[in-house]
Amino acid sequence: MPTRNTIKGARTREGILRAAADIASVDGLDGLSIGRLAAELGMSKSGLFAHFGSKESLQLATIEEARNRYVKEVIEPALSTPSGITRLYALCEAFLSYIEREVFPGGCFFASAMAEFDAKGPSPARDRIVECQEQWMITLERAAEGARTKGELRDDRDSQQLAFELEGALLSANWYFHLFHDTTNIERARHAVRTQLSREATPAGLSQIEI
Amino acid sequence: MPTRNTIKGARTREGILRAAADIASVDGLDGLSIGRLAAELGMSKSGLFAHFGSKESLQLATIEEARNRYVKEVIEPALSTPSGITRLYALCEAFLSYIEREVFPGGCFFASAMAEFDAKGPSPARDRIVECQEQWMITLERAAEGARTKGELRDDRDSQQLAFELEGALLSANWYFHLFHDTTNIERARHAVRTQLSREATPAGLSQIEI
DNA sequence: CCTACCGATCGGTAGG
DNA sequence: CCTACCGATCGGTAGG
Repeated sequence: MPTRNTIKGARTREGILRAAADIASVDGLDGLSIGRLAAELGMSKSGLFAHFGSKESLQLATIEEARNRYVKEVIEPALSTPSGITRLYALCEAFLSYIEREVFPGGCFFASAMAEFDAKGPSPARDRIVECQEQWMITLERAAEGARTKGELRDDRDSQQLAFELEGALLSANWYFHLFHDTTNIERARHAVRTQLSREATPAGLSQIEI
Repeated sequence: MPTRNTIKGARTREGILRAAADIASVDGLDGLSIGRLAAELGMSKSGLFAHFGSKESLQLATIEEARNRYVKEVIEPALSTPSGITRLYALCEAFLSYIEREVFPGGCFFASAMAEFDAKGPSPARDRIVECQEQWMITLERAAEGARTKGELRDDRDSQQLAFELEGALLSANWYFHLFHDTTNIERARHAVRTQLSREATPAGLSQIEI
């Protein structure tokens, strides 16, 4: 039974995690310090700490908060479109829109986290980030595979290769948009996605994209 | 006049910076701590500190060390090839080889640094990283432009767009190679570079690549 | 290049 | 959720 106190506690926790995910997208999950996070929220360090019990557990909870935001802002809108090349295109567009709208102030949370933990030793946080990134790549690959089954993408190409190349453009848009403070890079990625998809599309697929 | 002591000092400094660049490629330039670096080299923290005077100056010197390594391992080998599509291809191949050979243990130093400082506020270190990354993109663009002038790349395409798309594949190779511990991602980038170049190449350009 | 420090901040704990 | 702590580590300094 949720009492008034547990409800209030859950709300506080949500607020903490929203701020934590925002900070981590800029300064990294290791750069996220409990003291600074508490100060930003106007609460005591140990009061905040009590919600999680360890920094590692705070990091893991922050990853889940970021994942929920990513699912809501990128995956769900795209998965509401019909499967096929339309959906593959929608996934790419949803990602670029999510970068443009600055859903996280530091750019894509998972791009930042991936880069940060890329070469580091194994840890629960790293494992979870690898899982999330793998799932996103699988989402792109499945969308490509769906388009191929529907005859909208040519049969002589590889879905994993296509997903890799699309993801390259999306990630570059994320990095260069923030590094150079220049939205041109998002347009370059849009252009890359469109030419890549139209090159691999069948005539049936092409008619789906160019409405 | 270099005395025995200044020579020895310079050598120590070089050793410090080599270790610093290696560590920073894994843990980031902010994750690089003076104490840990000193411990790794078996010297005192303040002895090491005396070489630089501040952490910021150590970070800037580390960036220059990394840049020298990058120029030696990626740029110079590629710029020794004849200008044109051959050189553009050589730049991409040199980058992928540099990732494969693990010139930095944490993957491309500048990819890591770019990701780390991407959304952070302005600082001398960030400025220098932006400059280096911009120079690399210009190197790719110039090579593409050179190939176009020589009639090896089609005239109806954009060199900046091509550089952006090639760089997307190269960066993805860097991230996914380390994140998933899987060399397949380097092969995917190789494949992407080759198909991209052959698609934009003229017949004259094509004969240069497929020797 | 060293020893011996400094104040600030880190993650985490005791006790309420 | 708080105050009041803990040992460890941070960047940096004094003095040699």
